[in-house]
Amino acid sequence: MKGGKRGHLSLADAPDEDGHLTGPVEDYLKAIYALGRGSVSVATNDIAQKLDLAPASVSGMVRRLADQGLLSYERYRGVTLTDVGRRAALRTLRRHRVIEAYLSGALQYPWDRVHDEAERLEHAASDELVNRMAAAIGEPATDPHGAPIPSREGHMDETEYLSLADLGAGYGARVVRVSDDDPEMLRYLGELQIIPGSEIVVISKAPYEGPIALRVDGTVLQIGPGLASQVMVEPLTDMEAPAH
Amino acid sequence: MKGGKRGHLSLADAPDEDGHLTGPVEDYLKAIYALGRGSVSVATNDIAQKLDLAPASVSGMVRRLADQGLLSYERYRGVTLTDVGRRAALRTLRRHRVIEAYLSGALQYPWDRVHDEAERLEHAASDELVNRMAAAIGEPATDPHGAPIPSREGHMDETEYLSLADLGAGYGARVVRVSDDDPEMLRYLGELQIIPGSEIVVISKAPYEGPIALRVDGTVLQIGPGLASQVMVEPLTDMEAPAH
DNA sequence: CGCCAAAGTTAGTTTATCCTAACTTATTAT
DNA sequence: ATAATAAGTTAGGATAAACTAACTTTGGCG
Repeated sequence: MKGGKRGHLSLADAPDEDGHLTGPVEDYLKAIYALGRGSVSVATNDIAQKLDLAPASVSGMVRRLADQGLLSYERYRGVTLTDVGRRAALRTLRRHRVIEAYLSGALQYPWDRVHDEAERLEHAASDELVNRMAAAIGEPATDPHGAPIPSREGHMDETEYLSLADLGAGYGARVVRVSDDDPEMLRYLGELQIIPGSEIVVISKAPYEGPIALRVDGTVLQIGPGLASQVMVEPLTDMEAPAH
Repeated sequence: MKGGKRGHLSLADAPDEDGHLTGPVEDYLKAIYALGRGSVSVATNDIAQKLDLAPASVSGMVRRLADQGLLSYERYRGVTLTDVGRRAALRTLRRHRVIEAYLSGALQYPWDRVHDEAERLEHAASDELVNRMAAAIGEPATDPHGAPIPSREGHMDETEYLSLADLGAGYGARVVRVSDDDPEMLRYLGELQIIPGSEIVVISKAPYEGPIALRVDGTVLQIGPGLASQVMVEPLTDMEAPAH
């Protein structure tokens, strides 16, 4: 009785008859989830861009995914995940992020290399393995880049954060999350100590998309607005703002 | 300059131009290696049986593998791995066995479930991951079933052992290795403490393929010759034979 | 309100892997 | 030595996922 009517289903509930989605299918679902936050309609061209595929390939695949009930699709109108598709996407996302957290926490992988490895392992690891990995590192709530890990039941914190580029001069904030798919950028952010948990104060922002001056860990440094927009932060109340 | 003329090549040297073999190709090479100990010629039907495929599928695949230089093939005459193919097979075997050992040693996987998980992960894990796993559990020489792990450089202990079925009554032996692909059998062997490292004495063997009486861990038990043939042992000299 | 660019789709191929059915080669037993 | 059987192959087809090239919708702008 897989994935019955409604109620308490776990992510392990199989989304197709034989309980297995192919790697490419999981990648499509993940991309669609990421682009549409799980509910908004998503343009096929955006999927193609995200997955680095020709748009025509996406048209073909989304038709098949719709036939399998993983998403709903109207020609020329974009695509929306069904409940089943969303659950499958979240399961893959959980696998991906647990694997990242495990590689980092248990095998000393540097944070700029966990993404690519997880991208392959997420399609091969069983739920049991993923759950054991999560247990072994204390059931973390986020991956090494600060992205929230969906629970076994398929819930995920969807809080939206401000980017560092949107923070006004003079404000303090704690880094919550950075985008995870550019290893070079991650190494650079790591050098600057701009990592989840760090406290940051925006000292000044030059006009016309100019450099942003920050204090991180007592050090003053400057970054461009492009990089700053990749860093999600939670503003600090004055009470807990770091001294300056 | 990948895998040049000869000399010190590591298993990481790519066997095809773009450095990646597909999952099915790795499975064929592993099967051919297992059936031919890496050098003997192997019958296509045996490959088909081992991989649970139709014989015709194997004919098609071995032709392609021969074109890629992974094996040499003469129609109706069976198949032999080339040096490149053997190295690729050993790399997959190393991945498989390191992963098994890691799952067992670091994540408390029961030994009857590591095989299936490793069967999928071996195609997705990078060399770096496999090497980190091996390091994390102290570079073990064997997997949880006692199978030797090829070194990073592609060397593997090929010692042949006696099976428990071939051991004469009255002899003592240490279990070296058991076959790894039947979870139910592994659970049973585990219950009986017939695991690598255990010391065993053959008390008696009933004639006509009858049951074999053993002392394991001070307990006397009987097993059939079919099961006994799946257990590889190293006879003990009398000096170190366990008391009886 | 009709036209054009952008977005999206269909048509037709390609590659990898598998299948079944029918055929060929090799081996073995009389 | 040959005929039956076992082993292995070719032929032809299916499916999944990708591509390029050519076509169709959509939606915004003058």
